[in-house]
Amino acid sequence: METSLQHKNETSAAPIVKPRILIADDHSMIRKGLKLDIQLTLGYADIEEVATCNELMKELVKKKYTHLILDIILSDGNTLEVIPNIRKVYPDLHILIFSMQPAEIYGEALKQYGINYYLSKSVGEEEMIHSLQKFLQNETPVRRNNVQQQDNPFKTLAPRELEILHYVLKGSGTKEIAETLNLKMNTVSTMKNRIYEKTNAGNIKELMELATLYNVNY
Amino acid sequence: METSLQHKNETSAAPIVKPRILIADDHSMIRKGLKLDIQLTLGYADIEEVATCNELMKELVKKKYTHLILDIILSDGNTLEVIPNIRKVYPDLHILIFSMQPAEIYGEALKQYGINYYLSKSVGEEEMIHSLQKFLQNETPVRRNNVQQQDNPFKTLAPRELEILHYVLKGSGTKEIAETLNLKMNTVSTMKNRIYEKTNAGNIKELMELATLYNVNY
DNA sequence: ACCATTTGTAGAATTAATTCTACACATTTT
DNA sequence: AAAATGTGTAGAATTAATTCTACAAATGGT
Repeated sequence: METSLQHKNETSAAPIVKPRILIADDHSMIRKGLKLDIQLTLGYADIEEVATCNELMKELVKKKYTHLILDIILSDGNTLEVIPNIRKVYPDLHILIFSMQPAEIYGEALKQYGINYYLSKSVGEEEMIHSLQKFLQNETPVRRNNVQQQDNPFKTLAPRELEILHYVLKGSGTKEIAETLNLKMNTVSTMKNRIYEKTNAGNIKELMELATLYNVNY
Repeated sequence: METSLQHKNETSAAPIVKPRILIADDHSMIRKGLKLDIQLTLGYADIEEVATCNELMKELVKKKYTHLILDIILSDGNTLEVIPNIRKVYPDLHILIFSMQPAEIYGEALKQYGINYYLSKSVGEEEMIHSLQKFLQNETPVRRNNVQQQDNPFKTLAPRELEILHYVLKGSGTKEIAETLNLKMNTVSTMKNRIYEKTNAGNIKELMELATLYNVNY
């Protein structure tokens, strides 16, 4: 309940460049909420927002940002697709993934892209504020000892497989997916096969049920 | 960009009871964003929030609310399941569904529950504010000319179509269904086609959602 | 640093599924 | 009762999807 309007690196160990923050999310309410929260509660002022991957790439060249807050699925594609490009051009950008999916699913995949911050949209307000603040202060994220919970079948999926999964769960067909991602149909089929193997699902119904069960909605 | 902090039923035709608003959404950022928006931009003050169906039902008996804003899927269940109960006890409550799903899928179905307001989370900021304001001012939502067609799309399905539907919903493939029912594959395909036409579903995902919605469990 | 796996991608061959058309029979409308 | 529409079924042609194989590049293990 208590909000701290102050901040100005009082406790930060190293001097911090004033963050320039860019938010990419396809829901205006999320963008607005985040922005207000970061402004009013955390006291950072320099915040822009975009809704699509396209806008994201355009905006990134306009201004020198220090922090990105990205949802994974935007209306025109998956941010996983553009992150490698972003990384090439701006290797030092701090990136926080802010998604509906539980961190266990995408967390591992995102490490490959050098992304260490992951915040689930489902966490409560306190934790959210806390995590955002840490991110914006460039604190090293806590690595929780994830030795256990072997069971979630989706966390064994490779990045591209997760991407394909997204479209499969949306109900897209193989051809459609292939066209969207500029792949051959057999490639998509191979991916789908591996997804079914890894998740042990027998058909779309089961795959969807599993996805629901493990909260992999998108 | 321009925000109107005023309001106080200046232009409202009929005198309006001061709205007491309850928001149910499982994402704290959405709740907060909505709340701030309604407070700061629309000027309503009396707003509470809950995250689960359980909390929703508890909160409803605590205070006499006038307006509900509900997401469809919460962590502990589907608000569609509890809406009939709510309706029994509070028939006059104004309910707005605020969801990620496109209105076309759920819109018709919700009319059965006497819910006329549907706002997609994907709409832009202006439209969102506008719709929220209309909802809170109890304006009659625009009725697109629906000639009162009995809206459950599944009851227009012929017997054999329902039979096929059953297997489709189970996740069976065309070939498998054909073998089970001793039909040719093209026959099954034709049936599936007619099912999709009649239900207006675009793919299995949508078909399954619709089936869940209309309680077609077969 | 080496070897084993995993990941991302397809070609070729094959199989599954759809489309378009059609037709007899039932049901509903006028 | 005649006409229009809906239902259950396929054949032929076509398209979508899978399978099986393969291979380079990336990753992981020891």
